[in-house]
Amino acid sequence: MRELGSSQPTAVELEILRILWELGPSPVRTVHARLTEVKGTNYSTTVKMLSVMLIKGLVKRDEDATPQIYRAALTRERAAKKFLSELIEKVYDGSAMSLVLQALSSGKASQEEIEEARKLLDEMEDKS
Amino acid sequence: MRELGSSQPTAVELEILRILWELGPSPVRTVHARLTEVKGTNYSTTVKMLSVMLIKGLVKRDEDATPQIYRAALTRERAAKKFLSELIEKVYDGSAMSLVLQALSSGKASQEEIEEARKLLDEMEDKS
DNA sequence: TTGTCGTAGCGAAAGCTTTCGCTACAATCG
DNA sequence: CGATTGTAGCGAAAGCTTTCGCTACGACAA
Repeated sequence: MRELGSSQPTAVELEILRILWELGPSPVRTVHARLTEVKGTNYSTTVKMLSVMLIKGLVKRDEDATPQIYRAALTRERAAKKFLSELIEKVYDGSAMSLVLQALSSGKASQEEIEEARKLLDEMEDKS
Repeated sequence: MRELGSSQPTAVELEILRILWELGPSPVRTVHARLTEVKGTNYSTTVKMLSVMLIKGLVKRDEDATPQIYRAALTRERAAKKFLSELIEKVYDGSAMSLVLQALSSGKASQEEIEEARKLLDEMEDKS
């Protein structure tokens, strides 16, 4: 038995979650429209994926509405945090900062983002 | 046909990569010893996983040595970068900085690490 | 009412990952 | 030299994910 909420979304599941994060709670038809743009899969497939994800606890739905409305069970932020912890744990052996350094050195960032990061660093320094 | 080098490691594959990163190039027996500590799987399984990973290009091996020596095809750093790009792409919708902010706000960091990050920010600012 | 359309669900096929049993061969020991 | 031990490989089973065909049902128009 899988522990509740512990199941990592697979690739397709993640795509569906992204769609739900972007669009907000939506009926299958809408999710499918997005999904099929990229994947070209059948409507049935989308229904099935959502029902599997419902069982896994990755999405919830409003049964009363017609058509039924699905929404992500996790916010994007929570999911991101989870993935990040896992990434840090599994690949960076628990050192969050080495990931940060790598992200900073590899990515582009706007002036405002840099400022924001700097403030955060200041705050962290104050606390320690 | 899968594009060369594009296959993301699965959970078990990642565990094996971690072992190789930690121990350096190693014979199957050694990898297996570590793997079985956690997973309790058969020696054959480890051999098979490594041979699958060899085909996928996730590991390489020295055929001449007896026993054959396996090593990760990617450094931990490269793999980490790849995972990170994917995380940023798939979950943070391409905004590296929002990931950084989250990592910074959730984790602990040493004084030196904070300094290092600050320097990086300065450099980025200079370039833009 | 009856036919059509959108929605929902089930079961099974297809495909990938993970596992192991069985076989074979090389090296080492007595 | 056997006999035993360690190493490598193959094929197939087991298990999970992803896909779809077929069915059913409610809503709505003719």
